[in-house]
Amino acid sequence: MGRWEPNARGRLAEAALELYSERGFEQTTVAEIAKRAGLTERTYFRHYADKREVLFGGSELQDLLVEVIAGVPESTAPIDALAVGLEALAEVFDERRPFARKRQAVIAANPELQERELIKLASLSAALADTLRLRGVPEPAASLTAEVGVAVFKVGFERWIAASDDRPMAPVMRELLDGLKAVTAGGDGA
Amino acid sequence: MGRWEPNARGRLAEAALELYSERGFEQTTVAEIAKRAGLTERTYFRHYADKREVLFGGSELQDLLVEVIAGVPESTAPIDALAVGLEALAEVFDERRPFARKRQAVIAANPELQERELIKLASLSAALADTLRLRGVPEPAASLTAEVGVAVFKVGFERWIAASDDRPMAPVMRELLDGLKAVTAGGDGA
DNA sequence: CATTCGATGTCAGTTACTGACATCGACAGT
DNA sequence: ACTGTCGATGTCAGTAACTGACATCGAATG
Repeated sequence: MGRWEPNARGRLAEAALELYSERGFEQTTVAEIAKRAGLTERTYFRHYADKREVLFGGSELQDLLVEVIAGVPESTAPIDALAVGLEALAEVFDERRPFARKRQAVIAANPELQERELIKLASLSAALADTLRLRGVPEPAASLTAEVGVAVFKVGFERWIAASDDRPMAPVMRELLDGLKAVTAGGDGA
Repeated sequence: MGRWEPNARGRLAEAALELYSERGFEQTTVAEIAKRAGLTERTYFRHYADKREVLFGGSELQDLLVEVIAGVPESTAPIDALAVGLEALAEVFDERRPFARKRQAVIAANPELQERELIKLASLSAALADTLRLRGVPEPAASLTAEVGVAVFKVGFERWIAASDDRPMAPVMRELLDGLKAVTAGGDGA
């Protein structure tokens, strides 16, 4: 144990989400976040590279997706491996729906935060493509599957968050994958 | 005519691309860009909202894509309308390949610029989805087609820029669309 | 008990970005 | 020609994100 309260990083993340929710991202200063977490501004920047990163700290989703897809038999078609991966993500999100809603409301209200979210998704796509290539999927199928997977995730996540009922994420993703197959087959996606 | 040199906005864009290329984005200050354009920092911020936006000023691509897709007969399947749109974009890019390479080199070297590029592509996707919906394409097909279209464009653009030969963009896009169809049909995308 | 070490604090500095106000020259109306 | 309006620019002061250099503290270690 150190001489300080433990989990400074987590305290900063919690303080930031609260303040961003209460006043909005722009109306919050890093100094205020740090103060609420019992720290100084300088210490904030030792834990997070910038004012936005505090909402995007973990890499658990990317790790999970990569792990699950890497575990699927190589004989599985890329699109089916993707489906399994999305299924696994869906479970995790279902467990944290209120948190996801709160966080997404903050992000939706600010373009700078949306930019950061998009680059995180791009990084997810790159990791996914790497994993697929390691499984023997050739280019450009690996990149295409990865990009399309993230595209489906984006649309599905939006719908899952916006749903007034609390429908779980997995069936949403499954339906979208079916819709995608219909669209690329030249149908109207109905 | 005003009392100043014309096209201040264009001069700023040109000066910025030069400086970002020579020294890198971070090592360039807005004051330097303004000075090279014969203006002041304050005036820079009247033309561009921030230091990054100067590389992303136009909306010509989005306008072109929307216009072309809006002009395709409604009986055309969404995926085919998309193909026509990508074809039109390809022509424009082929005409500006050296500029596109220079600009993309700058963007590739800096994550902040990549973030901005990604949100511009997201805006493109949203506009595309709107256009498809206006043409009677239902949800979620409209959103999926739009997201997938941008995904294909991203992969294709990368390959087009990176190609050592100067292969035009249109066939690259066509091959990727075929690869996508194969992947979503459950194949290995070969 | 002295030393090392990691996490934090303090402080000064740069730069992106903004608001308020001044200036200049073109143009329109008289 | 006179004058007032207007749009683009300049000037200046201020805030806040972010960084580098250095100090401090207490815990673990030998």
